[in-house]
Amino acid sequence: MGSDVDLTTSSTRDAILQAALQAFASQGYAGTSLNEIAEIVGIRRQSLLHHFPTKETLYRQVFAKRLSEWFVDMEGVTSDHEPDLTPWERVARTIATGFRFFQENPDFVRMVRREALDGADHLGFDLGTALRPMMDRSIVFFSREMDNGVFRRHDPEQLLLTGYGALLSYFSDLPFIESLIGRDPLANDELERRLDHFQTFIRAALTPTV
Amino acid sequence: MGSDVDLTTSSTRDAILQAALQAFASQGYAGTSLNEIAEIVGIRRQSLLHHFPTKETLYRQVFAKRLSEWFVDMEGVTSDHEPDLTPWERVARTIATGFRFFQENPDFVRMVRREALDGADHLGFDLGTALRPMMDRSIVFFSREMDNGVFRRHDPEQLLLTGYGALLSYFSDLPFIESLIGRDPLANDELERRLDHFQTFIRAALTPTV
DNA sequence: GTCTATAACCCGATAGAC
DNA sequence: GTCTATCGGGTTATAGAC
Repeated sequence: MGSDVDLTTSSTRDAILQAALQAFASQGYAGTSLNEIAEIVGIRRQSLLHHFPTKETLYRQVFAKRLSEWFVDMEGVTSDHEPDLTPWERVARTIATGFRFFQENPDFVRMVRREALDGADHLGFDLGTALRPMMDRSIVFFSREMDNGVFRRHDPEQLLLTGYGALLSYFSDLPFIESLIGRDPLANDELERRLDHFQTFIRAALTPTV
Repeated sequence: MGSDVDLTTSSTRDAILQAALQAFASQGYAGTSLNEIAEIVGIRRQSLLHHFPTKETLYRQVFAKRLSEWFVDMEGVTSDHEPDLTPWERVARTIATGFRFFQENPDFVRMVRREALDGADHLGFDLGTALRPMMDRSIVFFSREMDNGVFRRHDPEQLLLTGYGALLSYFSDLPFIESLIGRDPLANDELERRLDHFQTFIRAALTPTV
């Protein structure tokens, strides 16, 4: 806040970032050419390289932007600033927050999946290592509540892997799922059905037997 | 049984198929060059093109081979030739069969994931459409058992999407998961832990409340 | 069945004009 | 900030010798 922003220059930059996000998400790093991105933006490839010196630089900035947004989102709901929530409310809220972010950023989800699939080469850091603290905190949470008898006992780490896979796949495999169910997975009623099922399903597995 | 096999000629072909499987799985279609595959086999790229006229032809044959094996595996366990199994035994057996196949063919799983991610371009057919009959049969099965009160009621289609995502992700995202949990996901004890959790978890969610 | 040679194309990246 | 021109390297694919 303070100085003005040069809208002309920054809009070209943003246009590049947006076009790159879409291209990298749907075609991957190797499958995307700078020519293609430049053509979408309406400039030459050499002009694109003036804004981002290398393809890898562009890729990292595209990814880093959404990743930090996602972290902020998840930190907000994971932190303890609402101490009077029940354990299940915390889980449901975390699921919903992640779900909504994925819903609004399916291209980012596909990039995450590609990173997980490739083994993180193009990126400057290891995604798994970056997410590990979040994982560890969640394990502590589930272990405690299982000890308390609030949740049914499962292997907390495996539980998180299961949730991760089930949640991410719906958004990362959009074209596949669309042809599998014959409907648009991002339609509003379809999204509500998905979120509702997922929360109900997880809750059913976590509710202790009486 | 029957005629002999020309080991010399077929072994080169098989070596190409094997090298291609590994390369396509770990680097994707666009990220893999025929030069690279030829180098692994120990021949020139032009010699490779004598066996498979185009890159796409090679890719399709690599994929089709494992896909049909997988179909045979799943048909065997899905069909009704063991009518005295309980519904849960059928589910558990299906999960275990898919799990073991994925365990022994992680490269195929990664190719499946890439196909689901890309939207099936390089392949000659649509993967989702091909799997739909299997999906529909499973929906019928779950609907019936839920009606019978044997399983807790969930949306059968969503249930299958959840299972698909959770099961596939463990094997498709191997490098990511390895750095996330800090252990080898394909180690024997790790695999048993995963299968055991997954079956227990699904069963917990499917068991009706008393 | 494998090789050399070559065609035709696309890629990322750099240098320099305006 | 965008452009043209060019470099060096990669790709798939074809033709033909052995």
